[in-house]
Amino acid sequence: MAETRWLDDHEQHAWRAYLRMNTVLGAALSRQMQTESMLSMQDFEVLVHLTDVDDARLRVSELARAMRWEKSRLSHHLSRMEKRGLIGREECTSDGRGAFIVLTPEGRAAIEAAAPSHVDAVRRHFFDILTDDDVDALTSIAGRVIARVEATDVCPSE
Amino acid sequence: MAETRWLDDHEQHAWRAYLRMNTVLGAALSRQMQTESMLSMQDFEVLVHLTDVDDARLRVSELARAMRWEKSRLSHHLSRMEKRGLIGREECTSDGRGAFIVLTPEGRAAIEAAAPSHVDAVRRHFFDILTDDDVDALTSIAGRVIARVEATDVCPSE
DNA sequence: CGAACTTGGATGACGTGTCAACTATTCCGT
DNA sequence: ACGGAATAGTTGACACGTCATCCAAGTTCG
Repeated sequence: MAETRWLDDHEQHAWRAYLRMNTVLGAALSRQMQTESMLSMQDFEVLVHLTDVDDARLRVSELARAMRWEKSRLSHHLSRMEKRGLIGREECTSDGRGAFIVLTPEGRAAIEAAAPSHVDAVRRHFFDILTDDDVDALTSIAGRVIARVEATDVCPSE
Repeated sequence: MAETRWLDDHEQHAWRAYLRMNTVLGAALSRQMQTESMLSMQDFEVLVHLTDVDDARLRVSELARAMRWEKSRLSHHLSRMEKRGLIGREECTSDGRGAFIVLTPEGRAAIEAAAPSHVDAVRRHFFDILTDDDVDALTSIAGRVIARVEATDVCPSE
């Protein structure tokens, strides 16, 4: 193994800026959603994926695949959301092992209340200060990074 | 409050790509550090900040400010790191409330072992596939986002 | 058919993050 | 000097993630 090639000042600065953007933007959006809508970003994600399908009803495994979450993570999170009445579980008649996750009226009300102010926050903190070129550049960068990471790390099927 | 202006397809795609880059890149780097060096990214961050100062010794509050971590988060994390022998705590003679955090030999060994492969991973997954223009664009974007978020959210002093 | 294997999903243990509360000092104004 | 405010740091409760494990229901194949 050759000598390590450390990051130069320029790279160091870029890398720290990127990391910091992630943390502050993520924190701002989480805080906003939590204080204004009493939902975590994870709750929101689950609800988004449920409302995305016609009958607001999905098998746990399909939800996990769509969200790219580990099944165990999803199972834990669904338990917490069920306890709060945001989603419900129903048996699957065709496969005795399976379970359906259904969006409850409370869950639907929660996401409908949360979505507008979330989008506003994303605009305020992100799109409002980016030019079209910025957006394109970022999309391109992200696409390449994602492809690279997924080519390197073993990623189950998809 | 006016009608919500939702994200159009272009924005939607950009936003999802950005989010996904964060998750996959973060996951890849964490996994790499955990499996190759038995450190979490947070452990690494703490160790980096400790080795950054001359005597590898900092007051908890200074460490918290430098890392921009909540004091409670830092306190919890330091307890776990102390249990593993990566850092130690020492009393502060000049201020009876205070505590110094010191880097142990084990801690130093851990970060020296972890740093090279971490930098390699950052290059492989990030800088190797970015042009100079990409890096500049990203740095610029991140700088603006950070400034905007910090201008909006109340941010303690600094 | 029945044993081995796979799959869907839940669970427990533990590391991590946040918030609120708490303790023990130190500081500061009168 | 003394009483209230600020500061340093810890703790506990709870939400969240990951890993390993487990169980029960399906699948495969002799």
